[in-house]
Amino acid sequence: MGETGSSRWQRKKDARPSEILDAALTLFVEKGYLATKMEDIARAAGVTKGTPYLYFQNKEEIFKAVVRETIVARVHAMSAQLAQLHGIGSSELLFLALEDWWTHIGSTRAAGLCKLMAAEATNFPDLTRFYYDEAILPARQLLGHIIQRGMDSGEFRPVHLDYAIDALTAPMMMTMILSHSFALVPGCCDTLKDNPLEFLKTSLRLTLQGMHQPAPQDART
Amino acid sequence: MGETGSSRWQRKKDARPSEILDAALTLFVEKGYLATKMEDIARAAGVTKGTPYLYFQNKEEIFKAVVRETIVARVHAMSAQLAQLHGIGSSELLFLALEDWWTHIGSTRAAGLCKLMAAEATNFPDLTRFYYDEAILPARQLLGHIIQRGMDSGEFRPVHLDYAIDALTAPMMMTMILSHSFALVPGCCDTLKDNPLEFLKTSLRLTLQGMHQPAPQDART
DNA sequence: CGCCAATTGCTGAACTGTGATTTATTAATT
DNA sequence: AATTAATAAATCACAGTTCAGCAATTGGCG
Repeated sequence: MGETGSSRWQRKKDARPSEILDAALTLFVEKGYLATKMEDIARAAGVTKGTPYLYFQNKEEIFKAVVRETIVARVHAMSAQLAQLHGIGSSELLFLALEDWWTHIGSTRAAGLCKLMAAEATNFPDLTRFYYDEAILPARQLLGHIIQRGMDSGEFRPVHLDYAIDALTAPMMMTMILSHSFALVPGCCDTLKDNPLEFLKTSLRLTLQGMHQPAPQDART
Repeated sequence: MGETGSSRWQRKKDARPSEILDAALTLFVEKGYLATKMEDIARAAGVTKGTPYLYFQNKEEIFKAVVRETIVARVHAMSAQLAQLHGIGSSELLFLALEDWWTHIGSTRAAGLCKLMAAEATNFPDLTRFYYDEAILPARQLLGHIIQRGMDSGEFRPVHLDYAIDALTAPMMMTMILSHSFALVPGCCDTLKDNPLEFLKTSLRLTLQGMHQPAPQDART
């Protein structure tokens, strides 16, 4: 089962796809979509140029598969999980969602994919539409449900759903983007590098203050 | 002085550089650095492939020139301007800075350059270092001065300077990035599209609450 | 068990298109 | 007519994709 030093290569029909996707994920995150070369993916997966084309139609399909395996699958898992929790306040639920997101997306390579999409969205409308439909929309619906639940129960004051989602979402996007761009430059963006999760919790706490029932003087957000 | 329909082209030694830079700015913002082709820049400037090379060494130098003409020049202008204002509270000064920034950067094509840098920083370390030295650092120093001033006068409680700068800066970066990526996809990120400046002012107000002297129970930010 | 032939996963060279840069040539200007 | 801005063709390198051939595996047969 170990590596046979003798043979020049091995046949691994079953393992190849996931190996290729794993290599692709790492490279997409590191270099972006356009700058990632098919041959780099192949080499990182331990195969040669042609092999990825035996398992995927082209570069675009590889990217979609990567997004499905990471972001999309995770959003579905979170939806299923959070749907089961009853008897918990919506604020608490949002904190749980934040921590879950941080564990499975924010602090992982998947976050790099989100940054990639923000970076290259305008150049690849097809991919962007795919990502919007499969990742962004479900994620927003998940958050929307929680917020709606809080408004129905009287825990939250009435707010515009999309605005609230944006407000809750912005710090997360910010963190993902900075940690995969300037934060890689020494000496830049030290707050977020030090303890991103603390930063995110503080932001969430702040935003929730504005959403809770005993409304402050300023009604906006 | 107008367009002569007869001749196939005109000689415009003086006007070319700025025409080329203007075209380059638009294209860099629209497509990003890597995806912008030299020939696209040339055509958009009304010349052919070779012409830009008569005025600039290469693509990288064109990009640097664009950044200098927009971001760098504007940061210097803001520094000079704000240094002259006395007898104004530091909070007010920050609001003025925000509005000035919004007028001259946030709402202009220059914002697209900031998004571009966040998007492609890791692929072009030379450009990133340039941008960091010429744009980010001076901008952070500008903000740092204002905050320090507020702490010295007792208007702000003592805060970690870099943390405070990050906190003030994050919503601006967020706005620039979103408005040049997903916001271009119909139906996405409607908050920021509706009225970004209002969103930014609200964020600033919020952050300043945490910085003002009568400290709240939670000391973080 | 061990050898051989069919199967097929994989390779690597070839094809094709693209894009940054150079340069010989053309023509607007003086 | 001289100057030189600008063109347009050529160069060179790279990267997505294809494909003819090679070799690791497999399964049957002795």
